[in-house]
Amino acid sequence: MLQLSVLRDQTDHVLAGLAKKRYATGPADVAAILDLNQRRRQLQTSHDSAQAEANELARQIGGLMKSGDKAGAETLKARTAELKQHTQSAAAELAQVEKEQQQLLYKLPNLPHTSVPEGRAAADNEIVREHGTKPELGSDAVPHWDLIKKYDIIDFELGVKITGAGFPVYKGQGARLQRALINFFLDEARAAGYTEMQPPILVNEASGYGTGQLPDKEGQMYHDAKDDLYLIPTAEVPLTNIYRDEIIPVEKLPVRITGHTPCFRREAGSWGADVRGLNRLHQFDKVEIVQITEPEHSYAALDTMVAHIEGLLQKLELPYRVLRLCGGDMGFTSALTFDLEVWSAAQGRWLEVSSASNFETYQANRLKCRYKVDGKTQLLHTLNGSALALPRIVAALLENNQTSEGIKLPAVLHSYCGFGMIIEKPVNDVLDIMKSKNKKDYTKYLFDGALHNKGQLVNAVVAKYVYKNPLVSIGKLFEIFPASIQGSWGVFTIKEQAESINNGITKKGTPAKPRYKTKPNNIIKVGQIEIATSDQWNTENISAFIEAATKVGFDINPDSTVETL
RNA sequence: AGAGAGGUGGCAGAGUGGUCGAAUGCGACGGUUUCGAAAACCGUUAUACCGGCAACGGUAUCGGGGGUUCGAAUCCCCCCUUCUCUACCA
Repeated sequence: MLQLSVLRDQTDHVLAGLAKKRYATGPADVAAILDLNQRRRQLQTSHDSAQAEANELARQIGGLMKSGDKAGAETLKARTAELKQHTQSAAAELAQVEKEQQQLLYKLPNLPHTSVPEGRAAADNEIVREHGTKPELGSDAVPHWDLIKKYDIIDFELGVKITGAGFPVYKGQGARLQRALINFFLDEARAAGYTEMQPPILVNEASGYGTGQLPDKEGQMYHDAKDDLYLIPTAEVPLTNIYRDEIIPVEKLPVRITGHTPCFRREAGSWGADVRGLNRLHQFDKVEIVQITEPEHSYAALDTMVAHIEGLLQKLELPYRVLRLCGGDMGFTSALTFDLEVWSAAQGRWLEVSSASNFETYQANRLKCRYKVDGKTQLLHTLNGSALALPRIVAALLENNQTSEGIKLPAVLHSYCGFGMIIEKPVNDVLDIMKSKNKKDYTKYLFDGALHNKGQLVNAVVAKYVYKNPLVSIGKLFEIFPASIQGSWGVFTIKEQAESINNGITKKGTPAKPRYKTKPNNIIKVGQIEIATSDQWNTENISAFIEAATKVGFDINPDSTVETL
């Protein structure tokens, strides 16, 4: 909300700013507000002086009552009644005028910063810089809405069943990628000095007004009428409202906070080709960074926020560009906004993944978020930025990194995900096969193909995903496989176990079935561990296993050497 | 969800119809004193709006809203919220 003092003292500046923002009814609205304001002040002056007189009379009446002069008191009461009538009508009119003034003030958008370019729409935005090279994809490259089906990681149909369109279900590696990104973003924000918060995702009406979603953009939020609460469209709302009605001690500035929340947007209408797949959703996840600073530091803070977001995109190895939004394309409450867009190679278009804005005092004025300087209370500046919104990041990661073997994730995510590549065969399927009685299926699956690639992949996947061992050495792989599975597979087993089986007794003490017996001479040493294998395994294909696992992004212990004993 | 008790200035805590924006204590800030500090003493110590160049004056605010009254922190009604017990639940 613009400050009345600014409207009064810098009317021309305000009108110019509103024009730049393409706010059509600026002159009329401002004139109306100033009129109302003048009327309001008259009314208050009149009301206050009447009230002052009434207060004084009340005091006198009190004195007269005490001294027992009832008649005197009654005389004064007559005047009091007149005054009361006057103050009441003045107060009623004052409330009405105030309300009208307030409604008009709420309608006015923030004024743009001087650096904001003129323009009407997205095409007029200024491209500040571009970073990274767009990947060259093969002719068989497909957009993410096909990839998520191929790898079975995000399911829109399931979401429709449970909720409705725009509420996808993230599955398996898809769900884990989401969780990994959230953790990565939060860790990076913390490292950059932001304190992590977990705010509510339902907010009350006052919070909606505080950050400017209400009263104008009511339709964009989901509303629970029963409790009069709104589902947040962004963490900006609860995070910034933490500081509503606060006078922040200057030594606590700047405030830097971050939080991950789901975000909900009704986004009525506008469904089409540009909003397929993950491009626009009703529910999505986002990590937000918020700063509250002294006015003189806010633009420097905005720069650090943009730099922080760029750092994330660089670590994710995504090509991006930074836009300075033009007056007509900016948000209602913003004074300066940088959008960050990521190149989504298969769609061949830029996707907005972040928006970082300085709201100057616009939100602070609504929030009554202030600090004291030289004994005077002053409005602070609020800023926020997405760091980052997940769905379009996921879309770009999927599209840009697609290969015939799977989707190669950037190195920074490997430890967060627990895997380096999204592959076609879901882990759970492998597990199901392993657990099933149908060992033929598994064996077939495992040893299909010339170099046993699929089976090798499966083993690596099982070790990495199922047993959650991030540093998988081939020796470790054998160590961490439960004996029951090893035995059932008839694939490999640790030497001593093989020996006990060959002696006719399993480790559990139950008699071993003869068909699982391993030839005692088929012992291979991997690293420090001696492994008894079945016939299918030898130094050659275990080495191939290591190679394959490495290829799909596992950190294989380089010390793993394979030798036959 | 039911029953009971609360919500007062930065904090603690008085105040149950009349100069109460609010005692007192603590904290914080300024000063006196001191070589310096401590102690002691003196003073200051909310927010918003209106009028005024300013000094200053006025109005409102004791969880929020409404009511009674010449006058409300104090009485009445509604709502929010905290605590205790019961019920239920992750």
